Amino acid sequence: MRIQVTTGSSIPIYRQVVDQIRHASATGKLAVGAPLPSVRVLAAELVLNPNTIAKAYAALVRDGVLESQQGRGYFVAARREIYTRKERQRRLEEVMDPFLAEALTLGFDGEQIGVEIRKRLEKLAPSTE
Amino acid sequence: MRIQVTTGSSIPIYRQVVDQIRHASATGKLAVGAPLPSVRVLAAELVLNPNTIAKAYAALVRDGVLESQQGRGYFVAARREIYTRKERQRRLEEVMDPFLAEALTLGFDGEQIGVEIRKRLEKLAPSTE
Amino acid sequence: MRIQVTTGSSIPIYRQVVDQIRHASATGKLAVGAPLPSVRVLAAELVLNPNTIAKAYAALVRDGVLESQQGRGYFVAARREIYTRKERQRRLEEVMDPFLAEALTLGFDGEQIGVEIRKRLEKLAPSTE
Amino acid sequence: MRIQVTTGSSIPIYRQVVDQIRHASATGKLAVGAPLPSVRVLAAELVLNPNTIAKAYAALVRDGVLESQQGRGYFVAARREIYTRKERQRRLEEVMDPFLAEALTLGFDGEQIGVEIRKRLEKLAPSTE
DNA sequence: GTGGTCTAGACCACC
DNA sequence: GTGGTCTAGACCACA
Repeated sequence: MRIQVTTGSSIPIYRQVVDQIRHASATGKLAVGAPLPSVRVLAAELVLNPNTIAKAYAALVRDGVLESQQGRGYFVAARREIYTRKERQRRLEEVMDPFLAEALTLGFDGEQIGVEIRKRLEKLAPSTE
Repeated sequence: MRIQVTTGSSIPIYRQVVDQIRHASATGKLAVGAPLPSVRVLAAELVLNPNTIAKAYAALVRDGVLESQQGRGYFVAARREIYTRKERQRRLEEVMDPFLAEALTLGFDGEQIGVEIRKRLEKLAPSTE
Repeated sequence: MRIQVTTGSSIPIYRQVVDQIRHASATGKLAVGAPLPSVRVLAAELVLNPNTIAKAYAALVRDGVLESQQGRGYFVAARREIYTRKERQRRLEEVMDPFLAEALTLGFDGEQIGVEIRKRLEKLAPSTE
Repeated sequence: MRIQVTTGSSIPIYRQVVDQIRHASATGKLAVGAPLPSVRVLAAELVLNPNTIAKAYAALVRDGVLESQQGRGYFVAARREIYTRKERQRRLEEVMDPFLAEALTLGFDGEQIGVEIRKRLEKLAPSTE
């Protein structure tokens, strides 16, 4: 998989990395057990500090998306239910509100937002949906 | 209009204020030309630092949502289309991707995300949708 | 509360901080909503790099023990069920195995380990147990 | 004795080997003077790098669990009390605190922790306890 | 070679 | 003042 970051964005670089890997994992682009580029390699490729990549990978480990194996590397973890229903709802709302505020400000209404989301998901995972 | 802020949230207070005013303006709850509470009054009402309100108002002025009239206060600006269609699309995707990455990782699918968004929007603006 | 770290230990410093705050929170020594020392203050107090404290606090936030409020500081979060039953079991076993291996090597048997744990818990939270 | 390692675990492979041999020695499953499989044989059996086994054996020799006899192999050493009562206690607490912090945060109380430990020990060594 | 921890120091956002 | 991100560079543990 190719990871791309834009340095000027308001979204922190490590979050961009996290989001892309999450996406690839959630949509099956990254299969369970698949190895990820090493911290140093990915850092060199994206011209970033290794610590930034390490932070992104660590965040993915704590959310159960990746597993680390000392001295071997990072791998895609088996998908499992980590959070309770309530906690999942809570976390969804936490990220939904800023998103909706921005979307509404841009002039999209509920209907259009739904359409855009469906389009985006199809584009990213044509085989899955 | 009533503005509400929750201090414990991950969303900065000034952003909460900005988002709610934007939303009210976008949905017509705040008519063009309507006056807003003064910085001091709103700060006192919400028990916040006046600087926080001032910052929110300044951000709204910068984005063309409000206008300030020296010595009189802040007013809802005439709604203008600031962004091109393409730019709006780009901005939407920029905030949509992190949101989708989180939602998918939490185990929600496109269908469920749509449902949750509709629920949330109804809760925020029951009369508008 | 007083936090103490020993620099020579095999347990990483940031983990020592995490463990002590977790403990204090779980046993009620740190009440819900209570503020924690700021990253810089605690770092200065313990003669550590602020990043190390920040890492510890960030770990506690992601596990729902603390909440951060931009520009204000860190606070003890309301206790809530974050993980599913299965995930809790999984995480418990993950930390239990190394502990048991060490305890058995030291010559303690199951009975004695139970006794020691009870003693330790009473010592740390006499009012709760 | 049969040694088993799981490569995906958070516990380093060499530690898994160390822990299992320690445990077998502590519980008498491995009698004093009993020979261990050679580094190469065990490495082949477990499909591991011989360095990993060598490291485990070296750690066990350093801790007095095994003895190496040049050209003959490794043997279970006579059990000696290496640590004073106080030192054992100190070492136990050092590993107990992180374990307890995690368990308490996960919502387990002293009673439940005891139960889980007993369950785990029975699973590991059903005949011994 | 891999990941994990820690330091020092910079710059930004928020209150 | 607070937290959040990023860089540069060091040292250690593991395979």
